[in-house]
Amino acid sequence: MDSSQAVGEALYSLVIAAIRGRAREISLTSASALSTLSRTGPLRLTDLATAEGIAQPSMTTLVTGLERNGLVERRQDPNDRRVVLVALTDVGHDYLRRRRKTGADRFTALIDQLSEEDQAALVAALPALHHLEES
Amino acid sequence: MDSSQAVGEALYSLVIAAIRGRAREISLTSASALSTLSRTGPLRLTDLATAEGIAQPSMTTLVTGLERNGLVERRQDPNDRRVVLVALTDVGHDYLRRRRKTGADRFTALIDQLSEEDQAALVAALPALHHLEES
DNA sequence: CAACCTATATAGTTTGTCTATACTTCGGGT
DNA sequence: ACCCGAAGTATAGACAAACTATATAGGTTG
Repeated sequence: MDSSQAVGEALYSLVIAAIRGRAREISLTSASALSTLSRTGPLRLTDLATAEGIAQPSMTTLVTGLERNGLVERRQDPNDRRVVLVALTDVGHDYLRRRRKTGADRFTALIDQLSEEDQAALVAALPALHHLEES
Repeated sequence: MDSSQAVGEALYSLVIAAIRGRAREISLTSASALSTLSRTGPLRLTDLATAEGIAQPSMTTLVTGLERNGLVERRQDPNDRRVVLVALTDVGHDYLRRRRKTGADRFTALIDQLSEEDQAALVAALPALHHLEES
């Protein structure tokens, strides 16, 4: 059917619009890397680069920056001394939490201005949104 | 109520997830600028910069690049010779159409895999999503 | 154990953004 | 009619974040 196409376009447009107004405190990739580390726990530098879709040397630079800001730390892998494990620090966890809340709040504020009907429809679609995110 | 908070978080997470897998053929700002021009028609360079949230000199550079790729063209304003009007070319229109379709298709493919129930909920939330995007 | 493979780091380049400033053109006040 | 400040765009130079190519350190295997 064609309605999934319509929803796809609507979500894509929403994403583009949301990105346009984004805060540039740290790069999108940095934020996404922190988020990935939060989900998965410590990762090898190369694996993190792959997960974020950037080249390994780029991730080296990025991690160095995050490390300088105290958001992540480099650890050694006891089994393989070539490896650098990148791990969130407590500061990194806090930062991520705050940033996530700020991002969500922008949407929440917009949602609060919608009609009752629109709000109800979004709430009803919550399970679907969660399923989308997981796939 | 708290459900708008939940929806805000869900949408934010979805946006972050969507960005992670984004294509980098042209910059997000370039894509967004093309999209804006498509919605509004030709714009002054400064107005386009404001719409995209970047500084005017940045937009000058960006437009020069898009012009070199044949996606936009600079026109003169007959009423004010200081002004540069930036307009989509036919090639730009085509490019935008393809790009939009690719982006939306990623969502569409995911949506097609959801349950009937989830799909119906998303379709029901379509007006709400459109309203969100406009605000 | 020598050769090759893997994981990370470094060097140099490109792109997209910024601020500061220059150059044209417009419009208003004298 | 003219000048002067304002408005619109372009240029210059700096910085950040990405890339490719390559170097270095450590592991693996025939």
